[in-house]
Amino acid sequence: ERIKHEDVSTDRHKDKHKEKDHRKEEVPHRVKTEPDNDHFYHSPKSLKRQRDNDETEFKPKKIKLENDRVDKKGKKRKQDEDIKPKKTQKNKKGEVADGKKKAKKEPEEKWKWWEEERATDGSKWRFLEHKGPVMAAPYEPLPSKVRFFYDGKQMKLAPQAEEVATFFAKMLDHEYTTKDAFRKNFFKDWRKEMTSEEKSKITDLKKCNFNEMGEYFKAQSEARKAMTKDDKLKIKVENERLLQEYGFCIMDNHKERIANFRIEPPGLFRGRGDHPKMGMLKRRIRPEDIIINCSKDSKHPKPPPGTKWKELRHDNKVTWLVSWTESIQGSIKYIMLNPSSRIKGEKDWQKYETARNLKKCVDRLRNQYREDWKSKEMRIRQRAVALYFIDKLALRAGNEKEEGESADTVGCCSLRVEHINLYPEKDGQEFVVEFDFLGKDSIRYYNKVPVEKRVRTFFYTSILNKHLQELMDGLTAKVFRTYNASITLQQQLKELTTDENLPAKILSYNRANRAVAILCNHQRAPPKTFEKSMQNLQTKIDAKKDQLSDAKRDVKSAKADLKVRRDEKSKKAVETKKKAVERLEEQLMKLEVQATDREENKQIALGTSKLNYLDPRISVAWCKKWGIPIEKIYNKTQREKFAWAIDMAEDDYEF
DNA sequence: CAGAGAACTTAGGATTTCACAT
DNA sequence: ATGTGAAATCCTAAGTTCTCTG
Repeated sequence: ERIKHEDVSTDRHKDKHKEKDHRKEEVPHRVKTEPDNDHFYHSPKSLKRQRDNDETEFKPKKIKLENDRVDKKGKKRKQDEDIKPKKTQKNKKGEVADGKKKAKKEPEEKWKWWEEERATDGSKWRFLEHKGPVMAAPYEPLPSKVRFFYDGKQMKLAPQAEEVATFFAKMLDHEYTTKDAFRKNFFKDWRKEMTSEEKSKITDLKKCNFNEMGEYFKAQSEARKAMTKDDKLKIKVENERLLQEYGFCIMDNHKERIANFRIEPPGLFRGRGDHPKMGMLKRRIRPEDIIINCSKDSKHPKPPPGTKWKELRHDNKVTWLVSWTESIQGSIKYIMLNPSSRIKGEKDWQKYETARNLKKCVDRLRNQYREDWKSKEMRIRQRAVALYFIDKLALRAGNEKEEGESADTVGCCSLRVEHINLYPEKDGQEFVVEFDFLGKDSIRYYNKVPVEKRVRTFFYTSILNKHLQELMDGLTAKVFRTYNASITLQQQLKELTTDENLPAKILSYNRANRAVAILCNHQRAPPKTFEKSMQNLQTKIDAKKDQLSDAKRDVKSAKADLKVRRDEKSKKAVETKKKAVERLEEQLMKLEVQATDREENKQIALGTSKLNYLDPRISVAWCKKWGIPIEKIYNKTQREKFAWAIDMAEDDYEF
């Protein structure tokens, strides 16, 4: 049962926890009049994040900021300039027309698209040319020495069925292949690929022996690893050639990198979590399945000889170059541009500007939803509670999903009774809500959080988003995640960064990043090698400590020497030894910081928030402020993605 | 004007590459 | 040179939001 009507959950729950007097208390019962800022956000796991920057401080600050802006106007204020009125900007530049087929060969050193006007008519591009996708390599039948057995007897499979069998064989030592659903789905789809003869013989998966196939592929991958340098180089060169040929497109006079220019190869579907479709055959995509999107006046990509595209389209209202319909869910897959591209970058920039707009009105919204808790209309109350959790806990919206089509996961608006427990009192706190559910990618969300009211209800995302849109232009549920993530990073950096050495600062940054990852529940499986790598690090640390104490002893004896001899040489020796101690101390410190960082990061994934939720300008400003090379924070790919931010943010950037 | 389908962002794990120690 | 572990990159699934259509 879904929690969409207030009564259900609470009533049951109340019985369980036999409270009586709160019972009638149907609407918000504020624990505090003031929002409890100390733990306004409530991260899953234990990390606590203080908010120094609460409302009381916030308002004056805002005013000050306003003044700052005025003062700086004219000097430099690029960074505060927002993208916003996309609609109001006019193309005054008289842009060079599109049709220029031959855009410059080289992506003329670092194009600063963020300094250009943006289209105002909803079109995504004016000119688009590309070479189409790279098709998956055709199936190569197994050498005849590799046999398949059915019910103990060798059996030669026709290529169609054989190919699908190899998909299974390649996964033999994965636990997937032991799962019922996986086997059932696989077998069903496999049989569809069989000749009628094969179909009549092969009726039981348990009687299939794929071992020789499995061994063969293992041997192959061993062989690949053992290839000579030369052969490896050849492959590398070939990949590079493919990248050069297919990995770029020309969009509006600029050569841009394509994200995924290869068609997904066929294989067995591996969903995440308990996916009802695991094991199904993801079929091979043929040119006849593929829709190409490009400019009418561009050089159109050619389908492989003897084939045709499904369709050639010229739609500049969309950003994709290639699409096809995938065979598992029937959803559409796309080939699109790299994050470093203008088209992605602009959108990303805009996302953060929307989040900054939210910052301006978040107080109002928070007050409003607190008010709405008291509404006599159930829907309003539901909406307000949903929004409260989305804001406070950075939950995802939680759209409807069709049952049985995918793993059973939920978000804020699709939570069901079984996902929460309500405690009128727990550990000395009133109104504690315990969340325990599987979210996106079947990652568990577990959190216990004291709330300001008795909670009961949830809501539909479409209605919620409609409401949000009325509150602020461009506001949707996910903007809260972006906003809370970014503002948290900014606050945490302010709070944690100390004037210490570089490694300590980096640790502070990672800790701030970690606070966000915890808020957003970005988890990872601890690396398989985690324990070992911690041990290795510890060994290094111990070794370093030994070296250090040796070095210190050396200093002592050198000093003693100096006392006796009192000559220049001894003096020098003392200095040298002291230097050595310092060096070792620094190395030791680095190692220890590294160990701390790694330990704290055991099950936390920083990448997702860094890439998708944190306004990069905050990080850039922080680097500038503390004299930290940006390379310490962003690797090459990340620097490409965030080139706009790196170029425009100054050290005083305020999210 | 709701619901379905299309478009686009976000996500963790697998695979590959790289840097460094031996 | 080679092996090893960490970092980078790839892969594509799984979300959210937007848009179109009956």
